[in-house]
Amino acid sequence: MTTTDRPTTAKRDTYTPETLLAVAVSVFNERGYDGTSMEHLSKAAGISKSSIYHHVAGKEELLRRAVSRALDGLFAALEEPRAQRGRAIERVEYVTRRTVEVLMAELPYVTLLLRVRGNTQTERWALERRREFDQRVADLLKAAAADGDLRADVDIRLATRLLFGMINSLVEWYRPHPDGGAEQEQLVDTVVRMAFDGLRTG
Amino acid sequence: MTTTDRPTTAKRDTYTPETLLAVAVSVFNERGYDGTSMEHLSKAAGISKSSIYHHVAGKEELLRRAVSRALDGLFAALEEPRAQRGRAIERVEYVTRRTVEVLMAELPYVTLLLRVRGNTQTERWALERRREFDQRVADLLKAAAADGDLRADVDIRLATRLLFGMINSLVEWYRPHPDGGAEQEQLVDTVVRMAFDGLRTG
DNA sequence: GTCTATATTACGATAGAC
DNA sequence: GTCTATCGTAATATAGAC
Repeated sequence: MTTTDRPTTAKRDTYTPETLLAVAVSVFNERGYDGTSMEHLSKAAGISKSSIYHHVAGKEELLRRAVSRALDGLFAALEEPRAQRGRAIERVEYVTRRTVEVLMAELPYVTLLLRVRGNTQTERWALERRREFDQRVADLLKAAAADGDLRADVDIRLATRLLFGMINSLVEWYRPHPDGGAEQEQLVDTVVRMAFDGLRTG
Repeated sequence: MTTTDRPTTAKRDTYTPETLLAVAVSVFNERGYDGTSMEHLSKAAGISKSSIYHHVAGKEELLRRAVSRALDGLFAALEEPRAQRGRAIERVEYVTRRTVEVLMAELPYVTLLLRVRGNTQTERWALERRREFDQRVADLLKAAAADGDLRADVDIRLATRLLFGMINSLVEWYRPHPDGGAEQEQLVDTVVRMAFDGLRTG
């Protein structure tokens, strides 16, 4: 069950870039990326600073891995079949739902992504990809508006921003419960309902 | 018109804690508080690092002054007469409107407040006062729900969080235009409408 | 009020032993 | 893979001249 009883290579109970990442992201989210030193990470991981450099090239690589994971999840939602065909309003609603689900499933990684400021190259790259994602959703909303399925008195760009503002704010307080699957789905329902009962025609 | 032609004390065109604060907050918001060094502030203000220490005790005092200003504005909204009397749903709507207006009027200060993490004493104090404000609004929503003016299928605590999530997300993209008063009011209208058309009964 | 110079500490990252 | 020791840099803050 653990990593110790593997078939061929008797893997030891040590850090991999993956497991170290989980620790690092947790600290990044608590203290902020810039507010986290390698010393902080070292303490949290229970190994020395220099040992961290054995697994990853440095602090920025940890950030890159984390935001990549978040972005991969979000873009995957856009690529799903149900986000590709059907009426635009239904595609928007589906992408909204899946975005919230990805946010919940990859909470620490998405949290970090949403707090990136742009001081390093990695952060600027992350911001660019985020804008790309937002634009794709904005295009979907635009199509739904063209179909007459969105109320006409709200600017599409503004509606997109408020929609994302509401969704993204979940990272500020949502904490997953063990075996809280039903609870999670109910939360997703509420978010989608709150968003679209204020957006949809009729 | 400028500070040079004052009646008694011929004030020189130099920094005060107030004017220096505006510069500092701007940099804090661009780079993040932890990502901003006194050197950054020095360059942005056009004076040396040590000159900054002549005006303020240090970096943290600038943060304290900034978040205080934001919090003062927000709490003032709760103290206004229209937030004190009348039907709860109307008080909620008024406070929502005023909160958005304060956010716009004090944008850089509120932005900084909303990004505080809790690494220093000042930050923890700010987080505590923010929670206090959120609680006051949540109480208003609770009263409105007791009056039957909010839809019953949404948890009050969740609704409060989503409402603030939407409002607070404005700091991520809203930028005031000179003489854009009408535009601002239209934005406030949209935010309030989007929030309550998804919340209000009927 | 502003400056240069500097004290002191913290940071990211590396060297090299085990 | 992990450690201790350390390098070079950048950080906050102070001293003291003008």
